[in-house]
Amino acid sequence: MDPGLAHNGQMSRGGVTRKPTVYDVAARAGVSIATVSFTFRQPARVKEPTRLAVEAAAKELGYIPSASARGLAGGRTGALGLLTRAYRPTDPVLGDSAGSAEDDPNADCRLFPLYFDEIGRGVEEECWRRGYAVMLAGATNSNSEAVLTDIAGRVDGLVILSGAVSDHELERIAERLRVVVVSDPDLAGSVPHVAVDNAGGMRAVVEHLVEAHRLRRMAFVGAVDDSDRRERYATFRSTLHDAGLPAPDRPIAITVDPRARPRDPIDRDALPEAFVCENDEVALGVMDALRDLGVNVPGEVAVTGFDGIVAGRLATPRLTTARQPLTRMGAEAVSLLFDRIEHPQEPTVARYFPARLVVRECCGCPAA
Amino acid sequence: MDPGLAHNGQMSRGGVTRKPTVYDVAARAGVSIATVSFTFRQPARVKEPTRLAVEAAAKELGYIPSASARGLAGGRTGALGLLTRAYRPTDPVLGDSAGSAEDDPNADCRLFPLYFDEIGRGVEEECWRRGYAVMLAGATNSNSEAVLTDIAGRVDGLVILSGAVSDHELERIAERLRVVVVSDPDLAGSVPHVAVDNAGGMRAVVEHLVEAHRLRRMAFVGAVDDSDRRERYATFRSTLHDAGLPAPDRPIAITVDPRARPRDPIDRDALPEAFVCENDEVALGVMDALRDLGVNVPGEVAVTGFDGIVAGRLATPRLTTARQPLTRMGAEAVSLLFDRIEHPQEPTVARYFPARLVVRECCGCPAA
DNA sequence: CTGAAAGCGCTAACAT
DNA sequence: ATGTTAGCGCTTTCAG
Repeated sequence: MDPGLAHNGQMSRGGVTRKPTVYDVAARAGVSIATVSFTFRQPARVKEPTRLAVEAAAKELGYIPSASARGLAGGRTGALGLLTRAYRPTDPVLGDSAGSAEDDPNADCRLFPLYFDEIGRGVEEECWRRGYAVMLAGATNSNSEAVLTDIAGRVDGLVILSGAVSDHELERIAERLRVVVVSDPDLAGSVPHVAVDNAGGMRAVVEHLVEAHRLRRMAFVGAVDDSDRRERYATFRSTLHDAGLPAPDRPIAITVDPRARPRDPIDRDALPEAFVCENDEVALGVMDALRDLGVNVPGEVAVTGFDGIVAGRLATPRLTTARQPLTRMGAEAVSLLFDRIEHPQEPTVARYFPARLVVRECCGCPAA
Repeated sequence: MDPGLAHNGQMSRGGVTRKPTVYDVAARAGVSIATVSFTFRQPARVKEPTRLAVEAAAKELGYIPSASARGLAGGRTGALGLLTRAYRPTDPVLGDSAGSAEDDPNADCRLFPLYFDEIGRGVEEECWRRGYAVMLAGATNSNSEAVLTDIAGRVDGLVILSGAVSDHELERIAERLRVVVVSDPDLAGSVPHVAVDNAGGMRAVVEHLVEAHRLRRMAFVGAVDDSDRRERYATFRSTLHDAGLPAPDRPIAITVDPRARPRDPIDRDALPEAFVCENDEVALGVMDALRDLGVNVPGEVAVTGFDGIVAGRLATPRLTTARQPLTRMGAEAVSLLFDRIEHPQEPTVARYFPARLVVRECCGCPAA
């Protein structure tokens, strides 16, 4: 056919510039579309002058290869996905209630960055290092299935942060797509994952409270509803037990608000010596509640967290916590994904990272 | 043909489960592939029982629509791109030298989140709200063109953060793809963008120094090499001039290291009364340098920044700065992009946001 | 309301 | 070393 109208009759027609394709580049360079493709994907297969001609033509035309076409033809997209839970509900029913955070530069730091933002950074860096693009999706409770399916169709592999989707959906998707989960040992054995040593971190926190501060009566604050939290709670109890100290029968319940405050009212007159919290967000909520009650931290009661998010460093007094190597964990998740892509038959793996005790003022230690 | 081997002879063959396609779903539901497509894209066009049958078949098969195929057929990808500069070079030649930051939880806060992380968050949230996926790409100096082309082929529109690519590359891509730039008024008029009111923010900072602290001799620290910085420097000078005060002939040069320290040596014996820095990162670098020299901030000299990143809030003393509404700016960039997608013929727009003075200890104000 | 069929732009055999 | 060609999985007229 007339090369000027090749394939879709664009460019030359009218004033409207349609996106140039391999056909246009091929026509312009006087070669076939295969040669154009080779020029970009396997330059070694093309003779120097031909390659230069194609590159020149592509440049002149402003040619941008279509990732959709490449993905379809090649069977892979060249992108990895990162599925997190959205910061706040985007459900139109719930609306956007936290819109004013921007007005208070300090308030913003409470919600961003959270631990999964730091994991995300590790994921991004490792993907870029390997020449992959990163596709981001954020799920809310109401749309997680649709979001999951959508992103699954866009990528060669998926890093899923714990809590973004239900275990059921997760297992379902894991059958169809290479997946690595960050921070949920619940599915250990069935889905590859990277996780933190919850037991080691929690033990370090409690032992610090016991040994450095001689604290004895401690309460655990948090929802014990997934394996990470269960592990932390269990270790909290066992560490206390090993030290010959009493452990409370049950944890103090919390709400699910990002700036969580304890749901069980705190009794001003029956305070423990320490509130050991499941994570930093909860700990910050507890500190708020205590401040409202006029309770001095760490004077009257110590507070500890878990994760090591930025907001804990920002709090007054600064939060003592067990820090996860979040960025490194994100990067490792990506590595695991690539291992799986290259060796699909290998058994499911898990990688654990240590949590490091970070001593700050909230436990009663002096300010640095 | 035999529907059992439809299209690519998968599923039924061997033990290997190939990805189910519309053909498989159609065969299973006893309908045509068009009906499968309609079921998901235009449910209203399909009779209830048919729709349910298709949905059931899809669920049983674990069908995941291929975004590549959809993109190719539909002419749009359903994803928006966000192009930033990578945190650290991923160039193999330069290597990865900052790898130990993870070991110091505080050091990490110096590099993350930076201002573009907060913009990114706004971009993500707005995209998700509109049902779009976000594609992330990070460019280094050495690979920006390849990264740009790659991501451009993957998305329907692109948010580009200032500094991620050269103006030349930017203009080139803007001809082929809907683009919105964040923070670079250099291309005002030719490319849609959102930016901050540099003049207003800088004036507020300098006037605070002049009026609240009676400071007179000030130095500006920063590389004056893009329009944002030029604006800030120009306003620094004009504000001083308007106040009848002397302005230095030239800014103090800095290095490009993320923890920038002034390249011009600071003269311990000829300090100005204030170092007004182009942004927070530079200001933190200056504070480090002053600490090394044994200079007290703000006792001997005041220091101010610009942007309002988290690390400035974390510094000791805490950094006085002009805060940009970064998250909101990111969201607005996405809105602009959608406006452009819906009304391609509209003229190029620009949106400016105010920068708010955030007074903290570095200027000499008492701690809150 | 549903089916048939024509591409979307590219890759990768297979030919030459 | 380069050209020809057959799909990749889906959307979307156009018929029926």
